[in-house]
Amino acid sequence: MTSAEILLSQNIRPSLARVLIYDYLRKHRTHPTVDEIFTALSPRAPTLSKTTVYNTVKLLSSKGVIKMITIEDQQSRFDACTDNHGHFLCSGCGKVYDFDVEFPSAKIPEGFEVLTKDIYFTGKCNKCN
Amino acid sequence: MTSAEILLSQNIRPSLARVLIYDYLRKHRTHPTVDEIFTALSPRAPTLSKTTVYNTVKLLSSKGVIKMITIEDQQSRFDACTDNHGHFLCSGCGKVYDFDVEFPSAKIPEGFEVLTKDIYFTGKCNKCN
DNA sequence: CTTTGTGCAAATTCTTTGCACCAAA
DNA sequence: TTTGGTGCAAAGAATTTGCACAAAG
Repeated sequence: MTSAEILLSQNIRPSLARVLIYDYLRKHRTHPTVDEIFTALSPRAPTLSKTTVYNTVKLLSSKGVIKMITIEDQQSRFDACTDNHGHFLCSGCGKVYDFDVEFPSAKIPEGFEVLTKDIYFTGKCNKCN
Repeated sequence: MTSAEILLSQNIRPSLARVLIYDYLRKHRTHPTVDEIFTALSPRAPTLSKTTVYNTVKLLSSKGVIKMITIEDQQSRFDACTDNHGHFLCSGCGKVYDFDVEFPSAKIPEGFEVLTKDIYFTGKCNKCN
């Protein structure tokens, strides 16, 4: 499926900027920040603004098309892969790695509704260790 | 154990401000933000500054005495309980609840060293549902 | 005395908002 | 021709930094 088709299927109008940003996230599984997305796409799309990147990632994550990663305190990262998997932040190089993990079924109190689940590990990656 | 004793055992000098802040976190398991800690303690400690709260939570979490919670994108929260447990953020009222959960053992690649683990759920609590 | 902690104000960084213009249905 | 998208500049909020003073060993 193309990025435009996926957006359409979620009732998101596939504007040029949205497809560009979503496409970038699908092809670059580096969990980029808004700034990294903006910097990467700027050369190809000189009129793109950081506001549009903010607008777009906010829209896409509210629709569940992408996932916001808050593993760091300073800035948010984004991931086009919404399947359940863990995120590992290396405190040495700052890279965020994916890892496979079985999401535990916790005994949440009666009346609570769980909508999102995240598993975050931090430590040192093989290059920084 | 008193808060001062715990701080001392981790080679942290138990200054008045540090004990006050750590004590507050131990007694209030509400996962407060820096601002909430500062506002709560200000009446009792009129000379306390927000900078000192920032300095202290940074120091204590770097030493592993408290845990930083980055479940929200806007601001960090802090928890004096460092035992493994999950955090649930209600998108309705903004409250962060603790819950029991067995932390899964993920197959992290060779050479990776895991130092911290966090499990974050979001959704609606029983009052907001 | 010498190191460490505190606190004010300013600076920095990330994110949001207001508003005008542009593009698409 | 009306709604929705984009982008600039300004505002806002959380956090950090520089520096001077205070306190503790």
